[in-house]
Parts: sequence; C-alpha cells; structure tokens
Amino acid sequence: MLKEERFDHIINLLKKENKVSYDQLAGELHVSEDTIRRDIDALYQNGLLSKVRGGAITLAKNPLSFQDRSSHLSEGKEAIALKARQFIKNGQTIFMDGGTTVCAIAASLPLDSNLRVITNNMALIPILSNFNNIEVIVLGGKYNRDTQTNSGLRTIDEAREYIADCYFMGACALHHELGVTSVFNEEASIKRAMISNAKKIIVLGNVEKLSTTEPFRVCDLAQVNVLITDLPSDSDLLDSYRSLGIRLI
Amino acid sequence: MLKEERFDHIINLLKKENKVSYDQLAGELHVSEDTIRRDIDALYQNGLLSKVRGGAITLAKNPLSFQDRSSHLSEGKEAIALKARQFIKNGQTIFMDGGTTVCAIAASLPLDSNLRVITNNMALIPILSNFNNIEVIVLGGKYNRDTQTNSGLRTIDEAREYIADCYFMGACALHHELGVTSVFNEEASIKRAMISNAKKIIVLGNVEKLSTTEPFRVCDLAQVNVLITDLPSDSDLLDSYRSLGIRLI
DNA sequence: TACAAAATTGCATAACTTTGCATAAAAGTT
DNA sequence: AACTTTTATGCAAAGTTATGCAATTTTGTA
Repeated sequence: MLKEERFDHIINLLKKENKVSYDQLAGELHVSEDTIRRDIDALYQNGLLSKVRGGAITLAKNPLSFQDRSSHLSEGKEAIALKARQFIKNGQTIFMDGGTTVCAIAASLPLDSNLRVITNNMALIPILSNFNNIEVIVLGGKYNRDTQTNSGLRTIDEAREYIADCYFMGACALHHELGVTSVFNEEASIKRAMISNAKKIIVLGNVEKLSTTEPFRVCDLAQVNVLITDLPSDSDLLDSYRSLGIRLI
Repeated sequence: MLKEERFDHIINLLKKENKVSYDQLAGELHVSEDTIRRDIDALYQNGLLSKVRGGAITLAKNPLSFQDRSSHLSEGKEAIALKARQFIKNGQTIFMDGGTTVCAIAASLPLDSNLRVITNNMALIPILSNFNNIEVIVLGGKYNRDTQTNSGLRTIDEAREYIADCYFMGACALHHELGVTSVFNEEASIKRAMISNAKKIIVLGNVEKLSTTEPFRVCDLAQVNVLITDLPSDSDLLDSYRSLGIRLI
C-alpha cells in the first residue's frame, strides 16, 4: 500500500470521525504505530490536521491570516494612545517603530486622519490599512517574527531618507540616568536613525518600562522631547524624570 | 511502441485507477521499470501527475491537495500551489511578488520548509510568520492598500540587492504575443527587477489571466522559464503558449 | 542510401527512503 | 513525587530511486 493511500485513509477517517488514534490506524492499515505516527506528522507538517496526544484531530478552523492583534491591548496602552493624540496633526509625517503601544496609538486614530506614517513595524499594516488618508511607507529589511519589525542596514538607510514631524518610539526601557535602551542592537540603531531625522521625539513607556534598562543604548533622555506614560503626569514615579527638560505627560 | 503511446497509456490508466505502479506498467508495456520511471518523471515534470514512491497518483488524489486548510482560496489557486511545490527546494532564496496566488503557494508550504523569501507583498507576512525556518526579507516602499504590496524606487533598488534561485510572479496578465503585462507601472518595474535577479522565472496565471493584457508591459514570454496554470498542461487553451520555449505546467 | 548526431533504453551502482525496533525524553496520572 | 504512558530520536535492514554508462534505436542530412 502506498504511503499516499494511507494519508488518504487517515484524512477520510478524520473527516468522518473528527479524530483518529495511532493504534486504531496501525491496526486498520497493517503497519506499525511508528509509521502512522510519521504519517500523521507529515500531514501535520502540511497543515492538514492537528496533532494531539494519541492521534490527531481535524484542524481548528482558525485562520491565523490577518491578526489584528491590537484588539487585546491593555488599559495602560489605551491611556497612552489617548494622550498621544494631542501630538498628531493632519498633514504630518510620522515615524513609528515597534511595540504594541505604537499599535494602540494607530488603532485609536480618527478614521479620517490625514497622515504619512513611516514604519518598520509590520503589525501596523493591517491597522493602518483601515485609514483611507494615511499613506504608509514601509521600511524594508529582515523581518523578525517576534518583534514584528524589519531591521538591518537597509532599514536604517531607508529611515534616513525621510524627515518626520514626530517620532513615536515604542518598545524601549527607560532609566533616568541610563537613558533609553532596547532589547536588540538592530532596533537601537533604527531608533537612533529615526531620532536624528525627526523634529520631535516622543517616547512611549508604560509604568513597567520605567526605571528599567536593556542591553543596548539608544539615546540620552535629554534628547527626548516628550515622555508619555500611563501614569498621571504628577505621579511620584515620574519625579526622577523631571528636570531633564522632558515634557512628561 | 512509441514513447507518446506509453504516456497515453499511463495517463489513461491513471484516470481509471487513480494510481499506477512501475512494475505493473513495465509488465503491460513490455519495457523495463527504468523506462517507466523515466516516463512518469516526464509526465510529472509537466504537472500531469504526482509522483509517489513506487509509482504515481493523480494530482487530485494527492493528499496534499485536500485543502481543508484555513485558506479560503479558490480551487484553481490550490492547484497552482500544488504544482509550484516541485520548484521549491530547501535552502533556496525565492522572490515572490503580489497576488493571492502567491499567497496560496506560501500557505501550502510544509511547516518545516527552510527558505529565504524576499517580497514586497505584505499579505505574505502573516502567512510566512508561521514557518520557523523561513527567513522573510521585506522590500520597503510606499504601501498600496489595494494590492497589499510596497512599491517605489526604493523597492526596486532593494530587490536588485538580492539574487534568487527562483521568482514566483503573480498578479499579471498573459498574452502569447504581447507577453506579460501588469495593472500598474510600478508593479511592472518591480517585476522586471526581480526577473533580472532571479535564475528561474516562474509565472503563475490562472485561466482568467490567459489571453488577456493590462496596460503595462513586464516582459516577453520568451524570458519566462515556467508557466504554471490551473489547467492540465495538455489543455487546448495553452496551445498558443507552446513553442515559446516555456515549460507549461 | 549512408552516415553522423541525438535520443532512448536497460543495466549497474550509489544514494536515498521507508520501516520497525530500541532507547531516551517528555507528558500525563495517580 | 513516583509511576505509567506517550512521543521523539537514532539505528540498521530492506526496499526504492537517481545517475552514469554503453548499447541500441531513431532522426536528420548529405
């Protein structure tokens, strides 16, 4: 019996019963359980079923195609998004980089916003696609599936070609002495490129990011114009950031 | 007995039985198993059957075509995706451009595929994110929300930085005399850039695209190496494309 | 018709797949 | 926490397939 015929049998049985087990199939097809295990793995690798302990079940029809992951955003991020609105004026050109807070800002924009957004953040694409008057310029590069951003020399090079009215910087750690830091070296370089080509630097940091550091230095806090947090701007937690010439919001 | 007669015999038997084996055919046709093996390989190279260990099965019977996949893509596109699989080998670097057929190919890849995909097609990002061993390189540019692709001078410039083993070209009209054409000028330029930097040009065109044209010329059909359609490769509708040196599948 | 070039064929062999078993690692159960 | 069951991995045997080769057949050309 051909391997493909076994595949066929497995898939048909699965259609009928919604689940199959290794031992049942091994018996029916007169091969060892190992072989069935390998068959089911092959079908799994090709996206035709879901593996479970002891066998397989039909695929959960859960097309992971267009994830608008922005839906499950925390309250803190919504708060930051709301505060960010005051800095966004129609007609502006804006840099946005990685992080879910940036996505929250994009998602909260008025539908008729007229903007040009320049970004390496791929998670922004489905969000910004909803806006008819937002021109999106994608900075290319090697895509990182964890951060959902592009990075590399090309990304930096491209970012340097634009001058933006403001830059919303997400995904970074903030420390009153050690400044702005980031998890990846590449991200840090992109941030620096955006900083040097933006007229106003707006850093987004929820309370968990305050007084923390990451390995890669982006810039001094002195270079930052505005710091938006999810705290009230008179909160004690922000005291160490006052007197740095940053506008705290 | 002529080779063509053997081909006919194989195809007819396949239609009747859905599967054929080397030893069975070798007996029936009084030639060695090697010859049958070569015959079946020739038919496979033309997309007329699926090769399996021990013989061949019809394309429709290939379990990989059982598309209960999350994809709500048309049957034709699935058929093209299945035929495209024979050109994709692990370790390759591949250009892909816009169009839903290209997305169908990406969605049908085995989960453990090891590839580098270079694209301006943003719709590919969520699809390719599911593959741990596919490196995605995004070509930046101005994002077009209708085609879901990036375009512009930057896009072309970046595409030129890479050499790919093959290029899957989607979203184009095909005409036996007027060649490959596209709806937008910008898309056409990107296609040309990819053509000049890819070792093998594979054009995807479902039957609705055949014998049609669009305003912007991409290239002659002579520059195309392979044309994958949703038709069987011996269909009359493809006759005008024969004798152009293209492999029809 | 005769000849050279090209294609086709069957064979030998090397490379690769598949399979079931043994064992180690991981995941559930009590 | 100890035990059982299940799954993954490595291995060797058997089987299958691709490849190069030489012999043969076919094709094209003079």
